[in-house]
Amino acid sequence: MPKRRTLPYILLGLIHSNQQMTGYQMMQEFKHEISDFWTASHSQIYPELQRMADDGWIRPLALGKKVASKRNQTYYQVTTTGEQVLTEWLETPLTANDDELFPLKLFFIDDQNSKLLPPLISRQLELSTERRNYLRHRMTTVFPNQTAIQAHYGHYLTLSRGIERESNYVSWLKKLDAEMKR
Amino acid sequence: MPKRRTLPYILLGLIHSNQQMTGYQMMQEFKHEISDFWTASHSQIYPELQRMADDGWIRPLALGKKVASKRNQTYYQVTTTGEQVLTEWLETPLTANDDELFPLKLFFIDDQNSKLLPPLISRQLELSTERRNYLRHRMTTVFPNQTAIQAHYGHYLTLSRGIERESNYVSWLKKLDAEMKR
DNA sequence: GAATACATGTAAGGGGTTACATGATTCT
DNA sequence: AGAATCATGTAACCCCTTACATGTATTC
Repeated sequence: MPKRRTLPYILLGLIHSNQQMTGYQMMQEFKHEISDFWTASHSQIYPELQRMADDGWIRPLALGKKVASKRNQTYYQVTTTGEQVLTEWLETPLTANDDELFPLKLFFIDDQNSKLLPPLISRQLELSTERRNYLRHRMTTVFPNQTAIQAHYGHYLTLSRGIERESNYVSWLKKLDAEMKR
Repeated sequence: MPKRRTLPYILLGLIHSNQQMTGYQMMQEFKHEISDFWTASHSQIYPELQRMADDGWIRPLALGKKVASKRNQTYYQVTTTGEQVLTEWLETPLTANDDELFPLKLFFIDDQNSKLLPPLISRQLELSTERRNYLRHRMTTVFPNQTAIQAHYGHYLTLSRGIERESNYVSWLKKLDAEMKR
């Protein structure tokens, strides 16, 4: 479910990871790599870029003063203010309502040795573990016996799947968390 | 990402599974069981129920002609029209853009022997397999060597996680699909 | 020369959240 | 008696999608 004001941070992260980008290029990213966790159309991206430029997070480049190309494309670069804003966002700890931001934030940490990586992962591990435990608890209370399962079989399956999914997530995060500490 | 006109089907499914429900009770459901795949606030639910009643999908009940209780609560029941609409929705095959509806539809199939169950599961298995294969392909093209991984380590991790997640989903669906055919 | 992709901009409308509002019931 | 919960309704606002719109560059 889309959270408020997430798009500008994604655009910031994209530009930062690629040094400089046009709105069109960002639009392409949403079709490939980011599509798993977020989508955005060009009609959303262009106004947002304007706003971010007004706020001083990014700066439009003149493309070598428009000598080499007549294209009406605008490249953007992240300003120092923008870098601070991005880092602050990445540093903000995830909460239980927030945790769908995990893959998004992870996506924008390019350096394997970044100090942002270990806390991000261990926090998500905490949240996923909590969630898995909660789902397990729900299972015992909502479906205490075979009769309950037969009365709402589809519900039972979705809960089973939830536990399976979250367990798999916890395993993956644990492995990664251990690797980080090495 | 919220698709158009999904809430009314969820409400329809909820009322149908529980025979009769009030808006308040539906609101509670969104806090517990359904929260994994969908959320809705009361300010969204009540107007939607009005509209569904206008469309003849559901029917308000007078609560035994309001003798036993002075509570200003309204119970709703699914009409025959509503049942048809719900079944049609459940029967509509999932597409690649649609497939987040899978757990939702699954949730509302109460009967283990429902004819709706096998096609729903086998279709989702198809879609998840496609998705897993696509992600694997992306991995080989985007990260052909160790250098590429080091340049965008976070991106590499999200893609790894995507493959892991989807593989786990495929395994779960395969097992269930096999059980269905027994 | 025509079609497709590149590249950006804006307007209308839908769905959802937050906040404002009101009254009844139950619990302590 | 006061607080918390039950129970519903409505208005403002935000984000996003779909559609309308325009012009350039590349490809066949």
